Amino acid sequence: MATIKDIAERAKVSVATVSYVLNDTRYVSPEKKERVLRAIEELNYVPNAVARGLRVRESKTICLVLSDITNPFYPDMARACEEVARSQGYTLNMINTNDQPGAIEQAAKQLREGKVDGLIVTTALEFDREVLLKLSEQGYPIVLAHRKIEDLPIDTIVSDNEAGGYMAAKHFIKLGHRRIAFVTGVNGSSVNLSRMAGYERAMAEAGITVLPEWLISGEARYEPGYDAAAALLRLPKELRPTAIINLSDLGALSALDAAADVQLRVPEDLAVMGFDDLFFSSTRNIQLTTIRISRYELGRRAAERLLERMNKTEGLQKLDAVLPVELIVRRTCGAYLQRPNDHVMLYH
Amino acid sequence: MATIKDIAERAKVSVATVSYVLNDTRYVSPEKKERVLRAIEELNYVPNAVARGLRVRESKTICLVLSDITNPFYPDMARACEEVARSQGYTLNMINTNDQPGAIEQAAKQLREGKVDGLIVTTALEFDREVLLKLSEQGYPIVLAHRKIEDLPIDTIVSDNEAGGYMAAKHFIKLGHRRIAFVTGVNGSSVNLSRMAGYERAMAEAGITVLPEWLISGEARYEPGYDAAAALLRLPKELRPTAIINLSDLGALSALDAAADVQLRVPEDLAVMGFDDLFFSSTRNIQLTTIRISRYELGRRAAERLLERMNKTEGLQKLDAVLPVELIVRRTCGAYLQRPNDHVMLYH
DNA sequence: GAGCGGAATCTAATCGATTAACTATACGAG
DNA sequence: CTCGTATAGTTAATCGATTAGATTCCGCTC
Repeated sequence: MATIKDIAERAKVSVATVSYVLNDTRYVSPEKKERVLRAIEELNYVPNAVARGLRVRESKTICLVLSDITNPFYPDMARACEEVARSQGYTLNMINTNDQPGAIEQAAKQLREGKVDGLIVTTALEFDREVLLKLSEQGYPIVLAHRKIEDLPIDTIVSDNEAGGYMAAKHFIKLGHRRIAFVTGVNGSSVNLSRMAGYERAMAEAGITVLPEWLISGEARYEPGYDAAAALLRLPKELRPTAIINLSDLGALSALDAAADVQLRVPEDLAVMGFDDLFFSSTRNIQLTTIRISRYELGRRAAERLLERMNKTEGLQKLDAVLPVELIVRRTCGAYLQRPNDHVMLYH
Repeated sequence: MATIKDIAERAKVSVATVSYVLNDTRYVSPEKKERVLRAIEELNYVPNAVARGLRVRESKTICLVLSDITNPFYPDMARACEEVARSQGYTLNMINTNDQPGAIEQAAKQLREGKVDGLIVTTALEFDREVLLKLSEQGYPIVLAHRKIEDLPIDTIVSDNEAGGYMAAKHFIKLGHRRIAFVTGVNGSSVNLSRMAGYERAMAEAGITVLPEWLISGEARYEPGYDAAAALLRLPKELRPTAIINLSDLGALSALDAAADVQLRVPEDLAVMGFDDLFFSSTRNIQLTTIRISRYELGRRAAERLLERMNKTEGLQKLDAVLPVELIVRRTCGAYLQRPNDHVMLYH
């Protein structure tokens, strides 16, 4: 592999001149510039990013921390981050944490080692607080996306999950339901807490007491979601929910299956709603009513903010962005049984 | 940030000694070792990976090249690659190419810049041949996964797509279908060609002439798949397929929707089969018959092979692995109409 | 023609690690 | 007592870029 020295020799100039041509940082006479460019061409030279990175102390890489790329929630975010990164000359790398305590250390290490210049963290949980705080105090650029942690001086971009939870429950209440269950997701995640809070607010407003049996964990995944729904449907008739809200479309999908498996019709016997509007939710055989959130937008804004912060350190206030969510009415909530005409209801 | 020099000073040893302790590359007396370790502890020192990378010329990073992480085919592969990489001290980065000509250059650049040590390419198309060949001749470690390119001296891991195509068509033929359509995917991809070849072999064996109308492009995505299926269903009754095989479950899903939209029942009026066994295919509302391929395994083996090649350059033959595929019989092929009892049929 | 200023280019230090080669010391054999 | 050798540690070159500061060169003025 040719190095800058080889180019300098071949072009009969100093390495400094080559560097100036490469980066366009000083005037170089046309003749020498020409010679340098030809040498680069002839030797097929590509500057070594590692050497450059050592000198200027940046890796031109950012890291996306997510819990599991096989959860269909994340690919859109990952996609957005990668596109933004690439468009600005950065590369993206990825860590799956599975929401394990301590996994954030992996990312912290990459930061401290100089392998990456900044972090987009979508997995923030309370136990990550200390690490994130310390990193941010040390000046490492970090953006939290999707999940937030309160009272941390770190830029944050989330969806309006509280509103989502509220809209979900409110919608069912309007349709006449009173026994509405909420299948929760990852314990302690702000997404979970906010959506639940919204649900509880709507229930309280309607004067409905939420039974503890109706709050049940589904981990935002298929199998646990199935078990949660199955458990709800085994409740004695007078407690059994007539509507289930699942924190994730993935879980809601499993609720549909659980219902089918005990010969309940959706939406006649059981109404179901999910969150996120994953791609399968709109297909004819599913038609899941859901709270849509803008995953791509979440990723895009997070990545853009991160790069912004990396390139001008001073003069930026802490960002606290909240993206709107949208209720998408489809088959599984049974709204069509009453009013067949409104497909999309925008509460926000 | 503390450097190795700071540690050396504080521990009153030379930087070399610190390095030997760090890497355990030479005997260091217990007293000095102790002092070094304490200094590391006290200063919270983390060795700079970029400096190390420059010196030993490796980045401890590999790059996964895929066409689009939002296509549910890829996350499992990505996941597998990341896990294998992480378990061996590597990080993974990701490029989405959208199957654009020239996108492979992005990856090649990262290799030549020294940002990554090796490539897992899942997007190989004929137009990438030259670049890949040159890179591999220059000694860069590369593994092709999922898609292959013929006659390239590069390790390759694919599924048995020909067998998959054959099994798919054969299954329908056995069920009595004769007008069987095949909705193709990305033009020129080996996956596409092999699956199609298998289909054609089965058709030929059964003495059925494949009409050109039955071969139609769906790009392995939802919307184009829908259009393709819709077009097939608009064919005059005597040409119209009674069964559709789609190169991807994503496309097959859209075929179900297209059928529903023209009031055709699946599987009674139209049988449908997909490929890949994506996660939604097994849910009660879908129950898509499909050819399962091991995406995680594909990613895992590719990553393991890549790392193997990176760590011992000599003595490795070219690898040409073919992973078996499996026919998963569910609702949409209509097999249950005839024989309700066998869920999984293993042809391979 | 000495002196000055500015433009173009070069020299060399630097980033933070690794590692080959060297030095100092101790010990044992002859 | 000398010599050889093994051991523990150090010095300094190196990886391939960037960049501050020095140098060279040229034209212009007085």
